[in-house]
Amino acid sequence: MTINWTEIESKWRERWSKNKDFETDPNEKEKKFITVAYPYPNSPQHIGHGRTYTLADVHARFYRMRGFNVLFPMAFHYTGTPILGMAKRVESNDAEIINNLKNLYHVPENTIKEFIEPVKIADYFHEEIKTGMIEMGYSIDWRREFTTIDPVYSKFIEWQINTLQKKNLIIQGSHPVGWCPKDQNPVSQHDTLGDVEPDFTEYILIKFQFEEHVIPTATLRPETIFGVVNLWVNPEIVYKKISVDGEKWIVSSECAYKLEFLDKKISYEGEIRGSDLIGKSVKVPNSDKIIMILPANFVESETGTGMVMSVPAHAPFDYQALIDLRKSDLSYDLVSKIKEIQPISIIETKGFGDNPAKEIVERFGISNQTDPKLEEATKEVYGKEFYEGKLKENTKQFAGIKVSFAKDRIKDWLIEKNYGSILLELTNTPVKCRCGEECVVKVLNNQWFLNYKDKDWKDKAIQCFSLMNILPHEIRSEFTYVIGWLRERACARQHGLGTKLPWDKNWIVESLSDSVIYMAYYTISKFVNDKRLVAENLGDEFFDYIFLGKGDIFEISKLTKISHDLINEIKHEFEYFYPVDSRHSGRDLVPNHLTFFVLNHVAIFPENNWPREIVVNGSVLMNGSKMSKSMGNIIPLRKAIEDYGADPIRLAIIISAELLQDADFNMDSVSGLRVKLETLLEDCSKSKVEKIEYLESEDRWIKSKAQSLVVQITHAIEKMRLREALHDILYSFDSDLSWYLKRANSKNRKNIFGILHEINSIRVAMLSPFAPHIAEEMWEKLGNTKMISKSGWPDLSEKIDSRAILSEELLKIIIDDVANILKVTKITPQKITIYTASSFKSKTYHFILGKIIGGQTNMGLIMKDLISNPELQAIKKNPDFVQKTIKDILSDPPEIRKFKTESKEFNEKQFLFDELLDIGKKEFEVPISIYSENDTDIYDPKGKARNARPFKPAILIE
RNA sequence: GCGGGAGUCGCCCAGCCUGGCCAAAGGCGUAGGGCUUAGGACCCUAUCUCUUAGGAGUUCGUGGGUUCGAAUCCCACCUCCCGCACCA
Repeated sequence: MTINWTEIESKWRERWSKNKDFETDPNEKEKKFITVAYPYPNSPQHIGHGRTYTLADVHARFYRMRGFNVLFPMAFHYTGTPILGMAKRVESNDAEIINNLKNLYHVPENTIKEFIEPVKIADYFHEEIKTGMIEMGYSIDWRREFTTIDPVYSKFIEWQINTLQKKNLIIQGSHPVGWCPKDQNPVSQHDTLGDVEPDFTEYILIKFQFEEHVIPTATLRPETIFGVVNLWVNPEIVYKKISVDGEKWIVSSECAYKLEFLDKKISYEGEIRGSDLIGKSVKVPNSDKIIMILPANFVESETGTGMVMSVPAHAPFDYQALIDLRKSDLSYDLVSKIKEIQPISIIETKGFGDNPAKEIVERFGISNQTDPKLEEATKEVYGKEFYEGKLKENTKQFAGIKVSFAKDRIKDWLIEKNYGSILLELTNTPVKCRCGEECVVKVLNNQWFLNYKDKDWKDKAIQCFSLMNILPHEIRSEFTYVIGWLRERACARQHGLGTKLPWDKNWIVESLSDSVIYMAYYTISKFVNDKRLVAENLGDEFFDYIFLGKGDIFEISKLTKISHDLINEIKHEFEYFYPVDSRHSGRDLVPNHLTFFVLNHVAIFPENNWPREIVVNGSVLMNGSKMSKSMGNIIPLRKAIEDYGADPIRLAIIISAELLQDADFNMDSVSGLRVKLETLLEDCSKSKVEKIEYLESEDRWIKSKAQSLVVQITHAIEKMRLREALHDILYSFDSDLSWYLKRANSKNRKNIFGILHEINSIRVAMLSPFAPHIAEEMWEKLGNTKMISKSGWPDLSEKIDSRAILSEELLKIIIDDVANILKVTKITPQKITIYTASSFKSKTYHFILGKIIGGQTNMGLIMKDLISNPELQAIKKNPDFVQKTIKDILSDPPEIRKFKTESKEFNEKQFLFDELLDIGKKEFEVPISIYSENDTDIYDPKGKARNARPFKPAILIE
């Protein structure tokens, strides 16, 4: 059967929308508030974006069916810089972005022209994404939609920021950023050519005194100041004499330029050639030691200060350069002085002697300072010394400290004594701004921060996490860790869309700070959208009253010119839906958004409104590899829906991986699932309501099986183990049904449609949150008039018929065993005889079962107990039976053991007599006879009967 | 380095939390059969080794340990992946 997916899906979407099925208002029912991180509309959504939303939608639909009043809203995050960057690129007619917009995103050309205005970009993709969400069948209450630049939202953010400010959680300070000197703007990944993130590192400058000048050398290893024996300059470089905050320094011109951005006062006062410095002496800080300046060509003017201190005991470059110099053509006088220079060893490391640099240079077979292997040698020495090394006695107050700890202490000491300073430098140079200018590191000294390092704040967040449900639980420790290392975080920036800082209009609230408590805003956006609430007159008092219950309603009504009734209605809306019951997001947001979400909630809201749950999912791979523009493997969601239908895509996304795992998406599985759904739809069309008078064994069995699946699937969804749940719905039902049909067919039954209808109804109901459109269609085919998405979840309380489960298991075992014997022996059967165990064995079996359930599994002890029971002691003649029975029982799952205890009176022979003959005949096409092993008329030519055990009859095949 | 995750029968990937339905689900691939004019799709069967009686042996990164019993719990080690900030 081929079906028209587009038609079916739009049919049901229209009905949902017409009936306003997902528009949720407060009522008398228990609520669930489920939210997902809203999208940033700078591109159409692809399959990868669909994952988080689909998971959340299934979650929402599940709880709706279970009788909760579920609010599942959506909004759009306009705030942020990437869109700004895009607009700039469109304006400058950047070929790459125009091409992407046109050919990858299929934006009409006239629209692209408008994209020089950032809001137009956001507006366009906003609609695009929203349409995709509707097409995916997400059960969203669209009445609450908003964007983060809406005027009322800005008022809300001002309230948030003011509230944090009042609690002294916002501080001002200096902060380094990547910076474009031409645009006078911070740069991030979106602002650079090639989309590189500016990456910088902190060098420690150590100040050596040279006449009236300071020569600063840059290092990552400040501890080596105790082992310095000379300085290196590059004789080719012309150095600058500059004044830095009143001090006279000599540095390379590149360094001087970098210093200009580091919050220092710089003026230029002259030049000096590197060659002129050679042979000159400088004084080592905190010491009377005088050392020489020597030439080395590995010194680069663009790195650090263009001056390097030499620590030949621990730095392979320095060691090698000294060796090279001894053989050089410098003056005899100088060379002889150089020969006197001895490395000073300051770090003790297991596996290294007194001069690690020498050892490693020799081991690597390095012959001069231009050898590229020196890089690797340096890395190895540094790595080992940093993590395993300890400082020696000659490091004075730092002696005995591990290098990894000493580094920061020495840095602080150097700066405090003015022996040192800090230089920030890009490590992945050159980083070019989109305007073409080369970027630098700039220290901003009036930046606003959220003070996430505040101990009390952290403690509160930790407490909130401990009360929260975190799914999957593996991710919990990651949150704990993030809270641990979190420090101040910049919460404002100088350009982009967004809300201005209330007290400093030069700054805009940063996009990771204006998106942390907006879930509360969903409870009022409804009133904004129906025009009952406007930005005018809204101030902090209003939000204080609605969200925190602070203030006086008369006062607020007067200030805002809003009626008491409306204020109370809005307040009730918030109080009904808050707190957030479940927050869904991708795992990339764990170290930032999700953690900030908790931090901001605990800072602003009282404990009863703290979030209850976080659900984190992994990303989506396309055919095993990451989706990326350059790979060309991005599939736009709407295109995929058009080609395959929304439901198959939803299922493929869910079934391809457990929550936290990266989901490997491929179109083959989509088509496979589509066929599966089509088959199921066909089955539903065939089954009909039919009353059945008498339930046969297999009827009771399939009903019990279905019932236990309902329980299993429900629990799986509660834990968001959707893959597992979906798998059971699609496949476990199938294997049970195929056994059922086999049984029914062997009896030539014609009255199974009622049972099939019942089973399919349960199955379709549980499928509905996953594949909502086709499930409605199936539900209709099953003869229902109400919609499944509004109907109930299958009943969990129904009983499981343990006897039916056991007896069908017995049948399966016998058929398996016979097939097994036939396979091994390769005989063609003429006649099959089955022998069930004696009642004596059955009694013994239940005795042993009781022992095992009581925890006794030791064969010897069980045997002893058996022998001490006069009724059962005869079993000692058959220890083999006891042994095998113990093994049988141990290999049963606990549930089956329980069932077996419950059905002591189960008459195997009678059951097999009633049920095995038909199906056995059908399977093996020979007559089957059944005896109990102590029947007097037994036919047992090969003496097989004595091997019979309960639930494991003996078999004779001839 | 710090923190997290993972290593399973040709491949992908379940199972591990809660030890015993586990020689280990499902998908792909492969082989045989059915259907079909053919291809595709679909359906059935097989797919660690041995086995003329339902069994046995060896497997879940490596090496130990706990237990009557370990893919599952504990310890150590090896390998791979991800995050480490002002960016949504």
